[in-house]
Amino acid sequence: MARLYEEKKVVLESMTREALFREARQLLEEGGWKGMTMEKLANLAGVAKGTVYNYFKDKNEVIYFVMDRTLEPVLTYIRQIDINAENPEEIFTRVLKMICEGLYEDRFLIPAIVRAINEDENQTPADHEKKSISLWEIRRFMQTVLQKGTNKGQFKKMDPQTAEAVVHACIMGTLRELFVGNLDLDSEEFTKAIADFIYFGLKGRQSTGS
Amino acid sequence: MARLYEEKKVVLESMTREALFREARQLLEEGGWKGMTMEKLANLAGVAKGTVYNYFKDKNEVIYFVMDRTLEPVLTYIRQIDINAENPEEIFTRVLKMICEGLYEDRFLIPAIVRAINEDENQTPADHEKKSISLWEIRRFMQTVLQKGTNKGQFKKMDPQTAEAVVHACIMGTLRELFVGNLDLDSEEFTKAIADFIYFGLKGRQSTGS
Amino acid sequence: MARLYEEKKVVLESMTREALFREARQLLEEGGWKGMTMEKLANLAGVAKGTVYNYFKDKNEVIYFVMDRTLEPVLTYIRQIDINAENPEEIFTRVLKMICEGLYEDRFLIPAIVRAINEDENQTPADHEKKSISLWEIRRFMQTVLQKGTNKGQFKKMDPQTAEAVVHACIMGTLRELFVGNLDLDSEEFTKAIADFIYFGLKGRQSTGS
Amino acid sequence: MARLYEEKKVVLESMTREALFREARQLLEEGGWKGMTMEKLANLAGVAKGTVYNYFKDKNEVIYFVMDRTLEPVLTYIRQIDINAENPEEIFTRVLKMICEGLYEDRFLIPAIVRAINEDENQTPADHEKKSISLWEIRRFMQTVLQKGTNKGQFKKMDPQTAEAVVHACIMGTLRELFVGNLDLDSEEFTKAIADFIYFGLKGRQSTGS
DNA sequence: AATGAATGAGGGTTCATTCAT
DNA sequence: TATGAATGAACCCTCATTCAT
Repeated sequence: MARLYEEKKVVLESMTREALFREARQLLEEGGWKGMTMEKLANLAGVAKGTVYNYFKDKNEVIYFVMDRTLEPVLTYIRQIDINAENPEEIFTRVLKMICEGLYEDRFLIPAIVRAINEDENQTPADHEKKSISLWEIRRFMQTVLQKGTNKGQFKKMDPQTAEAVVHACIMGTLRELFVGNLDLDSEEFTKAIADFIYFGLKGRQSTGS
Repeated sequence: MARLYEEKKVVLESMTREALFREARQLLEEGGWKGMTMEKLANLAGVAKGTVYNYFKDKNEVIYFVMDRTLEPVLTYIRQIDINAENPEEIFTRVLKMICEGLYEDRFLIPAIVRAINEDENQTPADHEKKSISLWEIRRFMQTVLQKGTNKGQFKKMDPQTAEAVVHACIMGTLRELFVGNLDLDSEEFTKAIADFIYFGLKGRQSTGS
Repeated sequence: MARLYEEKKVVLESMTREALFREARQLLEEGGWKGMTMEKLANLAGVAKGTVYNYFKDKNEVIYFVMDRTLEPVLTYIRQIDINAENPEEIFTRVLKMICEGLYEDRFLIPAIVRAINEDENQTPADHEKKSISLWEIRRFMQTVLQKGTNKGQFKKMDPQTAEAVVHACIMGTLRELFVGNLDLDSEEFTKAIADFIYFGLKGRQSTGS
Repeated sequence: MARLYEEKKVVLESMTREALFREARQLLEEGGWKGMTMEKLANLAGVAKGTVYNYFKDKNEVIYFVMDRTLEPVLTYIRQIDINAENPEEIFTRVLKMICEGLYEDRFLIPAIVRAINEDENQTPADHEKKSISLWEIRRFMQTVLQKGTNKGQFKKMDPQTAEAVVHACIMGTLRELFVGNLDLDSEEFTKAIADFIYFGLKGRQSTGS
């Protein structure tokens, strides 16, 4: 009865949300935090300004939504990994590869998001964690993997938190270099360069391919 | 005749510029890009708002000035190095150490500056180069050193531009992790962690100390 | 047949209206005109926003409804008074007491309502009369009582309309002083102070108690 | 030298401030708090929106400024009274008359201001005191006068704070009745009605004229 | 060179009301 | 009658920049 109506409604809502996501992404890629104004977003998504606020509490929530959506595939991936059963180094390699490839696709988006998060006044990690669960779940996962790998002697002795932070810095920063045009690599080259560096640094032997 | 007047003028100007630098730095550290408004800057420096525009074309130029000033010691240092006479790896090690230690002192300033640069609409490296000469001179220097070291077989085979970008990403990103509080290292720990990672990555042997 | 349905409907409607009254009152007390938003009201009353508009033409009507409901006891009381049979002064005293005591209970509500009425664009009394019948019926009643009392020589010669207005001003204004915290009296003190003042002013002899 | 320039500047500033005051007053009279928008104010005063914010921190400050300006004559008047040398009752009578006459002129403004103050979130008297010094200085003055008069037996025994509050309520409330059109008195009638009531209430003997 | 009042585009956000279902 | 997503006008406020003096 009202069933069809309900279904339609859900579809419509989802369409609006999707449109908002799509356009927010686009605007963030193009102009970063300042480039995405709620007005532009509404216009591009074809809704009134007020409607945006029916979907997102405020501008920050838009950003966090875009980020979570973007990280979703990685999140889904790591969630199905049995961290105790598998080899930490192998997990690390696979996830790293996935992250690099995924983020490469979004290389114009990520720096904008990072910047946007920075502009948020609530600067403490705890606050971020509340708002962008995905990012922190992924990072904690990587820390755990590094920890386990270190315990098994697969990685050199290093505080896993520091290690993860440096790895994270490496990936995000290099992404940013691509973004601003200081570097020009394709997805494969990027992934390989990151892996090479992360495993062996400047001096260690070359990794044996992607 | 007007000699003394000229001298006075130079001194006064220099004092104003210095005051502006000092306060801009302070404001950037405290509140980032958004925290530094031209009004606050003028008030703290003890001049009128309009006067700031006699010293800097716009807000961006203030940022670039702060950055250049901050990087000045490193710049001075590398300028006196004879890149052809000395051992590339040794140079790299020394400069890396200096950079790490210097930036650690400014760890609250750097992210603000990076953000500020990002907000500039002219995103091409060419534009940056025009505006923040120091940063690019340093980076180009490091590239050259890496190139030379690679040629000598001191570093593994890797495109020096990519290598430098990754190294840069590593340093700046880890700095940012310190800034946002995800990481808590003192200057020495930071410098060592960076060096360890940059030279040998996650798997290579530990470096033999700071 | 449809009788039961009709009855049910009436009951349900009345329940909704009651819930809306209750929550509107609460919201007005807590946050005044601005504190009561149609959304909050709907949520608290457990209906959809649009439903509120089935019960009330607009926000103003909600306010008027709350006011009328609040004044209902006084209205009921005065309606059963035979203004021609009883002593005007005695009536006045009794009703004044009732009003003071009643309004004291609602001292956090009344200022909000007064403000709300003020914000209505239709400022003429005629309009108010249409919307809040209770208030004007009470005020007209008081005017008549004062008129009769004045005719009997119980009150000093004074235009009854003016007299009533001043009395009204006195009560409502003092209530407001309680509300904003400039004054701190309990119900009895308030009632007595008002009566004392209204009967004898600053100089006349003290009234002989509540 | 720059003297003339300075003078001109002062004049111009004062002209802008004056224009802002005039138009703010007008807008408040016409439409109350909500009727006065910063945009309308700027347009009417012939300046840019931002300029208003060079003169007033925010909308509230505009209101407080208008209020203080409006109360200035009364304030000036009471400040030159030697409260210890003169007869309290006479002082009270004179000041009351002045207040009534002054406020009568502003009868369209006062309710708007009162409302505006109410809408301010900082509801405590202490906060008001900080912001609208005039009002509270006047009210404290009246309290003191009432206190002294009561001590001398000129007024009946009553807590001076309560007494002042009731008097205040009476004046402001009756003003409001004029404002909304429930009452129609000229200045003299208003002043006399208030005095009559305040001194002798409904029952006491009539005062002997203005 | 120094001043600082004026500018005004632009931003984020709110919320009473409408209307298709 | 109930729903609640959509609306969009309105609002307050910020701040980099200009320019007459």
